[in-house]
Amino acid sequence: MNPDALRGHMDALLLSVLEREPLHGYAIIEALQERSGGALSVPTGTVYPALRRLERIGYLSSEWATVGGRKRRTYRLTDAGRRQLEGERSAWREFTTVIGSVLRAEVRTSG
Amino acid sequence: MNPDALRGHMDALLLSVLEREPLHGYAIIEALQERSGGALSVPTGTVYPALRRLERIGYLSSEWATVGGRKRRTYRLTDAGRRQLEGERSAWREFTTVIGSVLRAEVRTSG
DNA sequence: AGTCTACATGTAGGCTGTCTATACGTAGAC
DNA sequence: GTCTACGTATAGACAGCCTACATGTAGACT
Repeated sequence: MNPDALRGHMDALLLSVLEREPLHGYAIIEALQERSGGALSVPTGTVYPALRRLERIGYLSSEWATVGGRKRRTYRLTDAGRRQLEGERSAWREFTTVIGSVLRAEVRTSG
Repeated sequence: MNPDALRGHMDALLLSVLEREPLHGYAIIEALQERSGGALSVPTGTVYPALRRLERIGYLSSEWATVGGRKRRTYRLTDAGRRQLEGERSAWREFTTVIGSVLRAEVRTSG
């Protein structure tokens, strides 16, 4: 998967995996991999800064926890984040429709 | 439409509108707008550099023409470009499948 | 004791492609 | 003489995803 293709869709992915339950960064990466059938291997250098950005914007909130001697920062959707996810979903639908309409260059038979 | 979302898909769009017939930059912009139902307004500062890049790579070739006193640089798909377009199309299908599978967070009812 | 893997978070800096803004020029309408 | 459509092009800003690296715990295995 071309990394550049993810541009502008990362937020939707992150918000989406956090929709059902709060998760920490590492678990988010695993969830993305699992949900995508192994196709998405998002590096930590992408995920952690993105999560911080989303928290700064106000779509996520986080808190530290210690589980099995390891520290986790667990992120959860805020109300604003939940609304944003809805926006991301409709933006995604529009996006695929628009690009698809250009790419589906049906060969019109003249006549 | 969020500009960042186009990242990594511009090539597919450009190659696609050139599939049926050679076009010059200005006409390409119009074709994108038309095919997308008005949703795509790609600025010249995006299209012209992208076309040059695609020519440099070898997916397009170009030649100058003068029509009605105005100079046009007309681009056409090379054989490599045509093959690349096929690749872009299947990449697009995979992309939408993968992202879609993550975004379609079906709410599984327990049981 | 030492090594390895899985778990877990984080930053610095690079890369690159899209965008904004600007420049230049022709043709035709008004 | 001004405006709009047509037509190409570049410089520099911007932003986000990536690579590479740093740091640390826990548990298994040798």
